[in-house]
Formats: sequence, structure tokens, C-alpha cells
Amino acid sequence: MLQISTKGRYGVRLMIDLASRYGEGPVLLREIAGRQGISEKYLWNLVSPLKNAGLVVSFRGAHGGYSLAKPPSKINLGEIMRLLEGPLCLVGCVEKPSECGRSTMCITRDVWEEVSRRISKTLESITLAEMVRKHRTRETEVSMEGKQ
Amino acid sequence: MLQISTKGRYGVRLMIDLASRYGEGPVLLREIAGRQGISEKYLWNLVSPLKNAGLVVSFRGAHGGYSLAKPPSKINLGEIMRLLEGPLCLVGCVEKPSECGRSTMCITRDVWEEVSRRISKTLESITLAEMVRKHRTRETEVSMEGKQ
DNA sequence: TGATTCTCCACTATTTCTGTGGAGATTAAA
DNA sequence: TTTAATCTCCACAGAAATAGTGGAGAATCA
Repeated sequence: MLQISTKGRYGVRLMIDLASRYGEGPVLLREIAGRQGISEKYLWNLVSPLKNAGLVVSFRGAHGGYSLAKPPSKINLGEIMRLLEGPLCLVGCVEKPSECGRSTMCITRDVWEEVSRRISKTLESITLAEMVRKHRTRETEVSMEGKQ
Repeated sequence: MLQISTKGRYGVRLMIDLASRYGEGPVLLREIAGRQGISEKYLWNLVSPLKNAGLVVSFRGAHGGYSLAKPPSKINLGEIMRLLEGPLCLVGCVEKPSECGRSTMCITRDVWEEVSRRISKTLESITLAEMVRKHRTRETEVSMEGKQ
């Protein structure tokens, strides 16, 4: 279906949640789970690869939790998606030259790679900082509307 | 994994195969299957929706087969992919406003829709005619190399 | 008539997705 | 030191999608 999975969707929301609390100390998975409506257990599956890749840091024990490892302006959606969804590639191009035996295939491959490049480029151009800023703007708009 | 399925990949190859024989009468599924290395049976699953959508026409009985319903220059990869992979949308956006209850979600949706738009635009800008032309160019290049 | 070819429904095996369970390790605070 | 909080990790499982097969039947041409 060419749809991204919940891993990518939830993972981005998780990171935006963390980004909007950057500098305020560790955030509990439980809190994020509550705010985002995702089970704490499942969240761990998402935060784990992000931690291994060095995008977030964890603190164990009481008053522990997770924080971004760098400022939100230094993290883009491309790296998050790549960690959670795998290579942002519409076909298994990098790893399997075997698929490329057919000449017709090679022509179509050019197309898939072009599209893949554009997806990567688009996602890499968006940082968590921008997402947080947009989010706050929208929140303000919504609360203003409510008062009219 | 953000990968397109064999439906889309094989389907495009199927259509390029038909396009490169446009005007030469019906083409047998069996021949396409042989050339493309795809089972005849599975090909039917791909050609069926393309026929229902009016992109190809079929001829039954002896000397039957399939042909493009329009010139290759009038068919683009976007419509083929949409028929075989479903809507070219990274999230279930059009059909489910229910998913949109969360405010954070809405911010991320903007991103997914932007990327989806770019994917559509890219694929819609490429016609079968161009693919066939590229294919022939590459074939020539390969045969030239072989003679040196 | 008979061979050819498309048409269509239904079925299955495999893989991926979307989670869940539970035991254990680590740490902060009382 | 004890206790509660919290992350860590492996394994399992149900559900859905993917990829592909089988076989009977209908239409057409020679």
C-alpha cells in the first residue's frame, strides 16, 4: 500500500514529544504513552533503536526517563524514519544487485531511485525544531478560535 | 519498510512490456511472463485491475492477448501505481479523519501529505513512452559496449 | 469442433506488522 | 540499606498483508 507503518508515525510523534520538552530533564515513557495514546510497551520498541543510534539518551532508576541527545534543530525526520522504517528506498536497491539482472528492471529502477531520493531529501530537510514550532503555532491558533 | 510491493514493480514492467509493443496487436500474458520472469498466473492479478480501469484492453480466444488502450504517451506511472498499490499516500489520510483526533498527529500529517504529493507528482510526470525510449537507448548502449 | 486465451473465485504459505509478557538490571531517594 | 521507580531485553503471539497457485469455465478464432 506504500504506507508507512506505525513505527515511523508513532516514532516521529515520540520524538516531537521529546523535542517539545528538550532541556526540562528526562521524560517518562509512561507520560509520552499517555499523551500520545500509545502503549508504553510498544513505545519501548521505538525508542530503543533511537537510543542505540544516539538520537536519545536514557536515565535509569527513579526520576529516569528519556531525553533528546542533541538539540531539536540538529535532528531531522529522515534519520528518525530511516532508523524506524529501514532504508528510505522504494525498492531493495542498495543491498541486492541480483534483482537487477533484467534490463527492463534497470529502467524502472532509475525511477524508484529518483523517487526515493526525493523522499529522503524532503524528510531530511525537516527538523524536530520546526515541527515543534509548527505545533505550538497551531495550538495557539486552536485556542484563539475557541475564544471567539 | 516503505517499500513498494511486487504488484507495483511487476505491474510497471508489465506495462512497459506492452508499451514497447504498442500497435503490433495483442500480446500474450505467457510471453510477458517469459520475458519478465513472472508467473503467468500472478500477472493476471496485475493486469486485471489495469483492464478494469481502462488502461489496457483484452482479446479472448485464439490470437488474443492484451494491448494498451491508449498510446504510451498518454499513460503515466502514477495511474498505474495507484491502481496496483492503492492511493499514493504515506498515511491513511483521505479516508480516516478519525486518525486525526490528536493535535500532534496533525502536524506530522502535514509532512506525510507533502511527501505523498511529491511522490504522486514525480510518478505522474513519467509516461510509458519515456520509459520505452529510455529502455531502447540503454539497450543500444549495452550492445555497443559489447562490440568494443 | 477444438485449440487457444482470457476470466474469476478461492485457497494457502510466508512474511510483516502490531503489539504483549515477564524477569531482570540499575538508580535515586527515604 | 531498603524500596520504589524506571529502563532493558528476549521471546512470543495474533492479525493483516503479501505473494503466488489451482482449477473450472466462458469467449473466440480457425
